[in-house]
Amino acid sequence: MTETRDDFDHQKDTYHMIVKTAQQLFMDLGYRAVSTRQIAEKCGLTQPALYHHFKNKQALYVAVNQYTLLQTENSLNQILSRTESFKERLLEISTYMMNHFDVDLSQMFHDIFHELEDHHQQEIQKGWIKGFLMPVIKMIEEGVSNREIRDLSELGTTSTELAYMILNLIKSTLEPPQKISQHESSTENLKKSKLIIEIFLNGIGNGSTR
Amino acid sequence: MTETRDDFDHQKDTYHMIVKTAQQLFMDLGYRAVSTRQIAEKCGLTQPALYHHFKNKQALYVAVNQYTLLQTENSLNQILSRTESFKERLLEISTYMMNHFDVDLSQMFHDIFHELEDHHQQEIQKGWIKGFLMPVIKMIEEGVSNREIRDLSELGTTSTELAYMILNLIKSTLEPPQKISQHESSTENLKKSKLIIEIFLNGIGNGSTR
DNA sequence: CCTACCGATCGGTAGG
DNA sequence: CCTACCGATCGGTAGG
Repeated sequence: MTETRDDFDHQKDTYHMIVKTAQQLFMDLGYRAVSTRQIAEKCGLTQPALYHHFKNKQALYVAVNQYTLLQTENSLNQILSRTESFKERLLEISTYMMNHFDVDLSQMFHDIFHELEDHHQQEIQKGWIKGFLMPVIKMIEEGVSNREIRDLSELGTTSTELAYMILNLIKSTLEPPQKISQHESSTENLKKSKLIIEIFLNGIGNGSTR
Repeated sequence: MTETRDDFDHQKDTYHMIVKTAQQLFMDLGYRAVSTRQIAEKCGLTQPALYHHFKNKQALYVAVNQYTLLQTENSLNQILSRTESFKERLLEISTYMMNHFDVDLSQMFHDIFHELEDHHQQEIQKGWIKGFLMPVIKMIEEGVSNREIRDLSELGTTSTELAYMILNLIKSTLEPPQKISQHESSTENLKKSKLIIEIFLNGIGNGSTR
């Protein structure tokens, strides 16, 4: 009976390994650029073995997304429960995002809307709103009630729209070509996060029009 | 002799048609997702005919990029010569970018760095800096000397870094899912541009820390 | 989880 | 600019 147990655990491990391997490849190179053979080889498997764990390539991509979304949701909610002020929270969220999503969150979204069937799209979009967007929206709304940030109707915007803007700024696609020292990127990310926050809170204008 | 002339013009037309068709397809779907057969069919040609005008798929992609870069550089420089204040210029650049690059500037950059050979990458990157980035950098630096925006060293940043930030914010990858009325998008873009400028100049903070 | 294999599609070439 | 065609690679299946 222990053998059945071991088999079960081993299958779970393989499943998890495939998801993590595919996550890295898909996020680096994009859905189409990654072949099922490439994923299998990195896992030490043959390509048809993948189809024992996943119905097809799309199903694997969906699993990768769900895994990523769950990871992020937990981390962001932890940050929100741990820190208090809008400024501190934004700093932690910003550095978290920069450290965990190297370059290409945008690649992920392009793939979702171009490679997946409708019902998968909607499912993932719901997960994305829950995992990424809602924590940021919540943070903004609490910032408003704390009087840390301006009244949004006065700005002519909503917490949702602002959340998208913040996520976009944090997850910049276009980066200055400086990637020389890859190891200092953690301190670089902190510095960049602080700049983003400063601009988001106070702007770059010299204040004479305000 | 008129026949030679006609042939020449016709070839030029075909070349241009291929570039414009490929531009649309590549920017919508990405480099890998677009097949040479797809491009040819939209042009009313057979696939091997493309190889009369371009050495291979990569060369066509490079031509598409050069065409796009030239278009943009001309438009941005025209805006800079026509308007005066930082605020006005930023508004016009923002709306121009939003109106001309529907969704996927980020897709383009991903493809450039993942699908092209090194020497093509460098060539396009140079063109991109010249066409997109330099106009924005110039605008920022004139904004500083006009005292319209804060001293950059006080902010701990540079005009280049700020230019990247502005372009990222304008060319947001993540958008609220609202694309219901596609025809009002022009006024929507103007509204969104104004919001971006307001936040970029004055921030969302309530000003008590300033 | 493997070997063996499939139909489809891809970028690209030959030759006219 | 066409027809005809190539080798490579893809996602996926059969059968064990």
